[in-house]
Amino acid sequence: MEKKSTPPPGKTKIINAMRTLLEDRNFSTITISEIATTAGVTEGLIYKYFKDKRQLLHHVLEEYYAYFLDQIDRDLKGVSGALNKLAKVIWSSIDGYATHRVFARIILLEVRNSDEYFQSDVYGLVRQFNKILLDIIHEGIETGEIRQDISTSLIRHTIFGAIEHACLNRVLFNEAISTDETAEQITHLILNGIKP
Amino acid sequence: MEKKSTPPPGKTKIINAMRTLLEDRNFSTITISEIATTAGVTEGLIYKYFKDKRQLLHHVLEEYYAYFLDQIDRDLKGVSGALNKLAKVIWSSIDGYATHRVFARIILLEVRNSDEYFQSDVYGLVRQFNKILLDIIHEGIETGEIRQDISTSLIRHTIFGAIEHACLNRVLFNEAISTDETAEQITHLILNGIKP
DNA sequence: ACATACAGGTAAATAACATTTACCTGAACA
DNA sequence: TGTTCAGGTAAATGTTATTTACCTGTATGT
Repeated sequence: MEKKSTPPPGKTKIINAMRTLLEDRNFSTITISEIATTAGVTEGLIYKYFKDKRQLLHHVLEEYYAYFLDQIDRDLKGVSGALNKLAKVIWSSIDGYATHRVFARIILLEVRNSDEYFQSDVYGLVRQFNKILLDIIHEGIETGEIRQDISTSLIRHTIFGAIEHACLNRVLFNEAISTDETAEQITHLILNGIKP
Repeated sequence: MEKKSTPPPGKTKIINAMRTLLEDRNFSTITISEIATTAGVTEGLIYKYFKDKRQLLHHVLEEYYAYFLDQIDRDLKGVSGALNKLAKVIWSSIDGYATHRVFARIILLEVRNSDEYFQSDVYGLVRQFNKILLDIIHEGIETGEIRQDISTSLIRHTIFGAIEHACLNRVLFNEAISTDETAEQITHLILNGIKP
């Protein structure tokens, strides 16, 4: 109950400003002064709530990611069988990126090039998601739904890689992609390979 | 013959300094002053040869990428059959990233978050590589080696995504990459899928 | 032989930021 | 009723990137 007492309006405005600016600009070109102006607060206030510009970015990502994880949990409810779960996770991920372009931008392009990210709270959430996928793969191997001769981490890399690369182009070049179709094709490729 | 006349020593030193610094630091934390000191030149000279810090980064990447493309061309010589070529491209890419960690760092983490990159000369080289892969996929579909019901660009995304994601973790966490094993498993997964 | 252009380079000034500091205000509360 | 403290401001200070003005040797055309 203690943590939930609504955050001060200034803080909320700052977070929203950052999100807005990230809609069409990349992190490194956004200045503190712009954030302050957009939020309608002074520059100093930003440093009341965030250690620096990067930590603000991480916070914005954290809000997205918490929501994303909730959706994943929800989407997996009632789904049984490792392959079915895999298909669902693929769909949910693509849907998450497709629905929230700023979220996709941040995680695919803006955070991984700094060391602080890997120490941050939000990276803890990312690890949670990794674990979800890894657990599904292990389950699949145990039930015999997934072959044993490919390393589990490589399977994970391939799944994430496919999803991220497909969504990346969409983020970069503003291409529209159909979540359903993309998810279906990636799932199909991962499950069956490209041989006829 | 005009372009090849050895570049001025200062320029070379600057490029090498940037490369050296990127070995264990990320782009945004490297300062112009550090680059100058490491290179043993003054800060001003950097701006004689490069428009700004980012363009220097792009230039470093360009040198790596030109070499990388040469290797790919060489590696593909004498290989026939779309699937064999695909396997070779996968192996060569992983080898390229594994052998040149700085190259991997730059292309996977440091350039894609800026608009200038996509206008740069080096991005032209990246497109060339994309085309090589796409051509192989098309060839495979024509010869019947590759199924037709998955979009070619999605196949490309999955291949690149798998390679990049697998190498990324190794770049980030300094893990050693077994090129042969990683390449073999990715190839296997892409060709046959994960079903037993 | 001589001005001169110019590549290669330096040093110091300036501009563009991020970050810190000192302070103000009103409401809760002991 | 005086005090504390969250929420906020305005201006100073650091840090870096970038620009500017200049220096020096050497090749080059006349």
